[in-house]
Amino acid sequence: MEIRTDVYLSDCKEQLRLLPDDSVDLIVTSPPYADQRKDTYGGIKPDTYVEWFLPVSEQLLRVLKPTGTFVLNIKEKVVNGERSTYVMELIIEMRKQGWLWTEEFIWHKKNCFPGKWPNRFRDAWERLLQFNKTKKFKMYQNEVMVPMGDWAKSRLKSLSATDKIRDNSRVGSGFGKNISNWLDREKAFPTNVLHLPTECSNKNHSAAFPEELPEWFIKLFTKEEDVVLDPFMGSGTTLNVANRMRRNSIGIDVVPEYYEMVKKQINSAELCLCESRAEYGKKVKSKVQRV
Amino acid sequence: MEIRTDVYLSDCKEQLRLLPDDSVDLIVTSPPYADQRKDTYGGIKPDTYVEWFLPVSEQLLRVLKPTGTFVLNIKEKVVNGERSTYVMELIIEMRKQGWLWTEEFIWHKKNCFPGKWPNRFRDAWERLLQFNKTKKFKMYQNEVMVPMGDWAKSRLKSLSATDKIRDNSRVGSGFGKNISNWLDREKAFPTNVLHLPTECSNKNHSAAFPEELPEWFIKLFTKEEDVVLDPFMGSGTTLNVANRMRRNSIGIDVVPEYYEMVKKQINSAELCLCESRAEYGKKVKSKVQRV
DNA sequence: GTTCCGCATGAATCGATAG
DNA sequence: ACTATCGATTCATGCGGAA
Repeated sequence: MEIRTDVYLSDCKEQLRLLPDDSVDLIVTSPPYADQRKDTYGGIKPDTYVEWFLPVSEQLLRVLKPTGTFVLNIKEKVVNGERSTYVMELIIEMRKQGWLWTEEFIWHKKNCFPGKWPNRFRDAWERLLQFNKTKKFKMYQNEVMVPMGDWAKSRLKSLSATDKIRDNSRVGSGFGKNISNWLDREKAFPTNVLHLPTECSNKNHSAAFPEELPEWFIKLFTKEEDVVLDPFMGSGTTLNVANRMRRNSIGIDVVPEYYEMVKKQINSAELCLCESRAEYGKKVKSKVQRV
Repeated sequence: MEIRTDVYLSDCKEQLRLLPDDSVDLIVTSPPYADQRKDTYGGIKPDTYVEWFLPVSEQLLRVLKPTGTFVLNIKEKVVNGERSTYVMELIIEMRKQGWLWTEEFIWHKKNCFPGKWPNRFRDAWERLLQFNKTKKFKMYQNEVMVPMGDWAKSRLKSLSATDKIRDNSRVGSGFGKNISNWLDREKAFPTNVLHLPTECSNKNHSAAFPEELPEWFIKLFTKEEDVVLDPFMGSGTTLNVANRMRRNSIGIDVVPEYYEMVKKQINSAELCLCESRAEYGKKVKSKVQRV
């Protein structure tokens, strides 16, 4: 079956209205952060950020399949020496819209921006908020397993009986029971902390996230021929990865330069469609690191 | 000057009223999480957590010095497949009380316990919310510097031309400024992500945090003979560390067993007061790791 | 072909200065 | 007084050229 990549030059709030209900398996996006990227997106003020975003999330809720997932990459900026609360407010308001706030992943940025200030350290992390429409969303956990480091093996082997009992009681029912199962495993499930460097090289986009980020979530929440949507596609990282991984994708951006750039990439990618399906795995090698 | 450690068996909401205004330099605490540890604290329900905590934070705001800092270790639990929003709501309500939400540190729990659920991965991080009373709080950044990454070795052999240019770009100020800043530097400032293992030693407290956690914040926000407060002291980790680091400390807990345990530890520590001040550094060695 | 090494740059933030 | 602009600060990464 052929894999489609649809790209639109439009305000996503409007363009999304044209998509049918319950038609998208995964939304991965990184909207412009408040007051950032003024030159391209006009810079949304922190105090109007929530009202700016809610009409978009309302449409996203409509187009997402009941089994689908929405991953929102965002981080609040510092205003007047304080972290802004618009992300907190956004989570609360999106729940009122009907979203379920399932989880918050952490993107630990090892090579965060340098700088020194008297009252704070460098900001080395961003939020990856997972929202769902229902509790019965699809999750393919086996697709993102990571090699178990030696430290983990040794730690697990050295667990004492009392360790097991205490940790079991700490967390509740049936948590410590499965420990012995883990001792033989070569691979482990990851945690909700992702270690990835930011993309520094020139993508003609100041805020492109590393390919490993959408890749990880695409593996985790979709299978081949599913539909991936990025309503703020920017330089098109999400779409490119989705395309390589044989997922259909839809991208929207209001900036003509990004639209043209992504168009060009997609066209050249389609010329290479002779590549066998099995090949993509070699190119999309995971760099998510275990620490 | 003698270092004091005051321990109270009491509900902290009441006991805090007896402390004078503007008398504490640092508050580090990990309150009972919502609906967990029912046996010991009676289990606060997630939907009443905010109203339960606000009277406490109101008193904390009163007793904290204007230059002081409040570090709150907290993580929302999963209720009905969703992350609860009480931490979000708490941040918003505490700001209404007059707190400044300065920063959110991430405690990345390196060796978090294995486990498997169908719809989520292991939770490997917790929030460390930094609140302040004013923007002019004290922060001793040099106390928590970490070794630089390996890249520095090669980089510092020869400074690049652009580095010199960028350093010299300031108009009219001293020629060459501080190239030596780089040459002498073996340490870098940390970020707002802390990599610490979870506590494994046998504390009789169900949610003891590792000593490195309060230690890091005590180094960062206080100096010797300052006052550290933990209104939910539990097994007394914060107090023990403060004591060793020659900070005065105040601990409160409503559970008699914890009170007795901490009392005993403090007494035996005081018997060792003959130890020279210079010695404590050897015992309180940092384990905060660089990744 | 590897490995090594130099180099630009990035969703930043603060404080001072200017309008 | 309140907002807008600007300079200074700083570290890990990936790329490309060189050995």
